[in-house]
Amino acid sequence: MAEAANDTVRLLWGPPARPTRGPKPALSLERIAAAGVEVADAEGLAAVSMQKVAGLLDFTKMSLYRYVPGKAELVALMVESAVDAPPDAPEGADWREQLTAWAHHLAESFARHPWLLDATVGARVLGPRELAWLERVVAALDGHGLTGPERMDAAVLLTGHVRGIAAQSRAAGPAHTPEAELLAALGTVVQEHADRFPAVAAAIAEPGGRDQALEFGLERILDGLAALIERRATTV
Amino acid sequence: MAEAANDTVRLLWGPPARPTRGPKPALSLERIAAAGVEVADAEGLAAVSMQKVAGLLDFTKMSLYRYVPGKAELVALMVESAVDAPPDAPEGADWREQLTAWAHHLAESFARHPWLLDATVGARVLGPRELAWLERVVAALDGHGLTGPERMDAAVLLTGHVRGIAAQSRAAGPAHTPEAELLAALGTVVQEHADRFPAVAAAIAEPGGRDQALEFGLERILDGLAALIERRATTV
DNA sequence: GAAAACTGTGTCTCGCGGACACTGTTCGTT
DNA sequence: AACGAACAGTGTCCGCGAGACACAGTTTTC
Repeated sequence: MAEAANDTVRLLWGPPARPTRGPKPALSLERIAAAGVEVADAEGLAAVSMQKVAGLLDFTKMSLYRYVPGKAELVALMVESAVDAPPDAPEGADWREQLTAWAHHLAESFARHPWLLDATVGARVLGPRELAWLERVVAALDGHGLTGPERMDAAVLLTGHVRGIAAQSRAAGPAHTPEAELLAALGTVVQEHADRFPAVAAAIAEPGGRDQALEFGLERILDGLAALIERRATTV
Repeated sequence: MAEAANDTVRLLWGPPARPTRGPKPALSLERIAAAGVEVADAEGLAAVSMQKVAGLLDFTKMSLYRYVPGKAELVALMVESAVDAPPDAPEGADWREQLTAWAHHLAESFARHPWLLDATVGARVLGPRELAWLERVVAALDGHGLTGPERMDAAVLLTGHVRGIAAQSRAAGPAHTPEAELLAALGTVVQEHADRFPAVAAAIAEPGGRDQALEFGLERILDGLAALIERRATTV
């Protein structure tokens, strides 16, 4: 498993590894990753198999193993390929504006590639792109009196929120999708058992502009961070 | 798929469905779910297969299908079986104390059954236990000037944070586990590329009591909610 | 030119989820 | 008391998945 970690690190971070003797490789990591992304975008991460990805490139399954040690590494490459480079921090923006823009951009990435939610659960090696997103958050919070671990914790907090929102809006999805069915089924269940779950039933029944969830949580988090920053500034 | 949703709802919410004619069932949903949980606790969710669960009960794989329509439903039952009932709200506790206790209890559930993280991604039907956790949050925020959707958003925010923390602490895991290897590999990578990720490198290098991440994010969220509640109280 | 190194392929194994037909058991009906 | 319907558990089968391995063809280096 330590081997697997090293393999992944080499694939994501290593040099292109050029000089070789045999026949020229007909494929490339980029093309393979792109094909995987194509499958995942169209049919979800579960539909990504070596066979399907190879088929899309008009190769056999086993030829992919000349480029990629296994499926886990393929998925890691797909993630790096699908994640956009993080937006540059606007020059004059304060930390709060930077983090707001950051969160919205990240949410857009998840919306464009919903399978990223499934592909980024659990412990894994971060690629350069993913790490760049983390870097932006930590950098935005530099110099405001937070300790290093606190800045990292804040990044985890923000990432977790965007993920949660992405999961929720994927579930809500376009109407008539299987996912929307599930959500509807849940609504029915809650209403049928309103006596056992009065608070949820009441909250659901109450009308109100939806799709504010990202903004709502983000504002709460940023308010909380602002309070901490202010406290640190005055007590130092 | 709508069928599948209904099946799951019936399994999780439906009555025990007793009166029958043929031979007595030798198994029960409870025993099956417990066996699944046992496998998942020991070897992870990926190791849960019909074969293994059935073998643990000294039955054949196919006999499980008499009780459970498919693997997805088995996992849903496992989740409901593994999730504790949410703690009762202490009588005199204000919303902030309630939510703090709630978050810690939920984090303990994730720590006890790390595979819950994998089992609760994506759209799915919530069971009674899971819904009860949601109910506690929404109920704790009742009567503080928040709209229904806002209370739901707050619940999503808190849940997302606890999930994020659980994922992180699972990755940190006990030393010498494969997961810990990955984390170590990431640290190495960051140091090697410190020029491209200076903020992260600095934040990691800086010492500081770890394992405060849950508390840190929770305090920020609750501070943010408190600010909103206060604002609502004064402007009404 | 020959050998070494490499690419892509075909074949094989194993484990998985699930369909289906079958035997055996139990209960409601007559 | 006997019969048939409804149900429980089993064995066999299929398709699909990841991956191991041996092989044939191609390119480079000596």
